Formats: sequence, structure tokens, C-alpha cells
Amino acid sequence: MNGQFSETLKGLKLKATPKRLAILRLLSQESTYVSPEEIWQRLRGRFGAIGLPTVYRNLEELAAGGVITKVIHPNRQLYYFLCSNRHHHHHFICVACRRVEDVDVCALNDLEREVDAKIGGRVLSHIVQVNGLCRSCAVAAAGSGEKQ
Amino acid sequence: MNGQFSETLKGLKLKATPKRLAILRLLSQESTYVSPEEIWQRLRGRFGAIGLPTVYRNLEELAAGGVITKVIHPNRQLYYFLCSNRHHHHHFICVACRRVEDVDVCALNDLEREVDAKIGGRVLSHIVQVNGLCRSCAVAAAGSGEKQ
DNA sequence: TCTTAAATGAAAATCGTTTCTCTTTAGAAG
DNA sequence: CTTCTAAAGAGAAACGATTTTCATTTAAGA
Ligand SMILES: [Zn+2]
Ligand SMILES: [Zn+2]
Ligand SMILES: [Zn+2]
Ligand SMILES: [Zn+2]
Repeated sequence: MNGQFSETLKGLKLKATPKRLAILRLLSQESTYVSPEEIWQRLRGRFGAIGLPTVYRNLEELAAGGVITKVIHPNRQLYYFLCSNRHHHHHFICVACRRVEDVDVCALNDLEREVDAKIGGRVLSHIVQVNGLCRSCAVAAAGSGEKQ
Repeated sequence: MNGQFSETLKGLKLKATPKRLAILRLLSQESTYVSPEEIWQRLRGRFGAIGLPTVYRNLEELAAGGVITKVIHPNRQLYYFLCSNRHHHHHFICVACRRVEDVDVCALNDLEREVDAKIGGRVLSHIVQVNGLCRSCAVAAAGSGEKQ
């Protein structure tokens, strides 16, 4: 389990430090997207301490290495999510409870090709994300009275 | 021309103030995405003055009203773009020169339907954006020596 | 005009994120 | 098991884009 993560880190040429392993372990157990601050709060007790900059740095490195994913949030803050789905896909995120669901959109390679053909140049990255309320949050919202 | 914008603002129940009209005019003449700060800089001379918060507020209102579009930028700062294409579509953005090109992806309604069916709940918004280098910027980058 | 809610500017606050600098440590080499 | 060094981390401070506050001005309908 930890060996798994150590391998992952070795693959990225990152040292398998306790902090990194803890961050990975936490993310892997979490089914929602999480902010650096939250990760920091949850990790503070264990270890003597962990610095917030360390959390930010590691999350950034892991995201750059493709191990975790950044969430594009309407509030423009940073959130990360570890998804074990190894195929190219994208996400539905619940803005209320922060759950994440995989979305397999078939047209993505087509998309990149279309852009490539029409615009030329180089595609560096693409974002596809659906924001909303998951079923339970939508039901809850409907239960109390809100718009419509 | 200004009447056009006044109508737009009236439609959003926003007063047609000189500042708003100027922001709209500026955006409509611009073929790239622009930051609030840049808009502010360019508008300072005309009028006695315009406040940066005013720029931020108005851009946000216009975006909320669907008149302009937010760009999701890798550097996580705010950028806006006024696109006259009235159909549902998304964008290719050049991270170098900030040009914006329309991308018509056919699968979008399908996407929302798929999410709706698979996940349930309520879809509030979706993001589709392709980031890269436009043709000329890619050529320029290739011209000088960079990675690969 | 007159009236009023909306809009604005200037200054200050906010706060998520990053930088700095010194100390510690993982991991490879011997 | 030591030694060595580049990488990693802690804590504090800085940063800076964005937002808030609040007193003043203004668009627009009556
Ligand atoms: Zn996933
Ligand atoms: Zn939810
Ligand atoms: Zn370009
Ligand atoms: Zn467009």
C-alpha cells in the first residue's frame, strides 16, 4: 500500500518522504476533492508537524506528475483529487459535497484533432469538467425551498 | 454601436453607465482575452478616472449575465473575453498571445445528458476549453530552440 | 425636476498562495 | 553501518490579485 506510493514517487523522481506518503494516503482514501488547507489540517496531528507550504509544494508536484488532478472550482481556489481511473477521462464535481464522478466523453480525441486541424498550432492541455449538484445534494436542495 | 450595448445592459437590468459602456466597447474591439488590470490601465486616461474595483465588479456582472466569458487560465488569474458567436460553443485559447478561437464541439449536449443520466443531480455549468499555442505562436516557439 | 436605488472611487482589508532562509533528511555511495 | 549531498521541510514573512467598506455620485423612472 505504501510501497505502491513509494513506487509512484520513485517514478516521478521524488523522494518517498513521510509527508508525501501521508498526503498520497490521505488523498487515496478520500472520495472528494480537497483543498491544501484541509489536507494540512488533517495531517497536523500526526508527525511533529507539517508546513502548509510543504503541502502546496507536494500537491503541485504530484499534479505536475499526473498522479493527482486539479479541480477547476467556481470559487477559484485550489482543490485536488486522486482518481484511480487510468484512462483518459474527465469529471463531474459536486460543488456542494465535493464528490467527484468520472465522465467518459468519447469526443475528446476528436476535439483535439478538430482544434489541431482548424487552428493549427499546438494543443498543450484541455479542460473538460461538469459542475453541479450530485443526486443527493440536488435532492437535499430541492427538499428545502430554493429557486424553482 | 453604443446603443447596441445600452440595449444589452438594459436586458440585464444594469444601468448604462459610461464605465460599463467603455468596458464593453473595449472588449468588443479586442480579439484576445484581457485581465481586469489591463482593462483598468487602458481606460484610465479617458474619464476622470475609473476604479479597479469598478472594473472587477462590472466584468463579473457581465459574465454573470452571459455577455462575456471567463477564461480559465493556467496561472489562475481572471481573464475575460467577449465573443459574438451566439451559439453554444467553447474556446481554444493561446497562452502566449491570448488569441481566442471558437471551437464547436458537437458532443456537448450529449455530455450534459450523459452526466444527467449517469449521475443524476443537477448540472449547473460545464467547462470545455483547449489551451495551447496558436499557429503563429507555435511557429515562433519552434523557430527559436525550445523543448524537442 | 425630484427621488432613490444603483453605481463608483479610494483606501484598506483579505487571505489563499508563494517565497525566503535555515535546518533536516532520504537515499546513494563507499 | 557511516558519509555525503541534493532534495525536502518548517516557520515566518511576503505577496498580490481580488474584495470589502463606506462615503459620494449618478442613471433613469415618476
Ligand atoms: Zn476520474
Ligand atoms: Zn453532492
Ligand atoms: Zn498565440
Ligand atoms: Zn467564441
